[in-house]
Amino acid sequence: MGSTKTDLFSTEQNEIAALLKAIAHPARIAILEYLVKVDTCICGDIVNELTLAQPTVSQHLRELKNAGLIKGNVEGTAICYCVDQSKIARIQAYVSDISSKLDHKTDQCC
Amino acid sequence: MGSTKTDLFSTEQNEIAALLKAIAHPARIAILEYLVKVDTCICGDIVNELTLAQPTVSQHLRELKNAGLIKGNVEGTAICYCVDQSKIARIQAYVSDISSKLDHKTDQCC
DNA sequence: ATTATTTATCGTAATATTGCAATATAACGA
DNA sequence: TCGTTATATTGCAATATTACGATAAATAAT
Repeated sequence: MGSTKTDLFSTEQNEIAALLKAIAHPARIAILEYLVKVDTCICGDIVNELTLAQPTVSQHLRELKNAGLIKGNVEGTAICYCVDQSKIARIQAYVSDISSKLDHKTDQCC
Repeated sequence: MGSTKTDLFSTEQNEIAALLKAIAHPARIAILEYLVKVDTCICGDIVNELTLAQPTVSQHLRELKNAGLIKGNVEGTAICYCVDQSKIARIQAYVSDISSKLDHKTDQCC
């Protein structure tokens, strides 16, 4: 037990769950927001932005990278991270789809 | 250790992270999709839809409920669950905001 | 009242996540 | 080459999540 039974669900359900799970942590939310804010890819100061220890930040960055949400380019001694727009768009499309289907719902018992 | 350091982040960051975390599991994705699909609130057959054991489904429902994503009404011996549209809208607004900010990004090094 | 049905809770085992100190790696400049 | 800087990896402790059997609680029907 303990581990998620991914074989019981569709590929799409597992993919969306994995993407959402990668964002579903305040530190990773903060990282994404910072990457969006700076509007440039020269970003070696994410560690300074967060109050977490450097290995912890590095670990969160790796999770975002594994999920495909960010990409990283080695840029001399620093590393340039940026958000992968297509993955964000994928999440947006999914959530918008759910939301619009709820708009058309007729029954409202709750 | 082991627990998330929520005090290092803003209320909004923690709230969004909690909402996303509640959805970020294939079983809970499947539950939400089913609730959206049936377009009615008389839904006591979620357990039959998923292949998971009844206590497991009940636990996932409780997590969705705790996050405020679904509401439940006692309906005789069954319970009528439905999605809370406002919470989905909140997530949609957040993701759309990130997405649109990325659209306006000028620098594209990665 | 008794029984069947439906959902919730408890307890527990297996696994995953979070965070960090210590250490490693990699690239640059003197 | 050596030191400096930036990031990654390892190892580990604390905590959280996932899943389910057993059981409880609540209501409906007989």
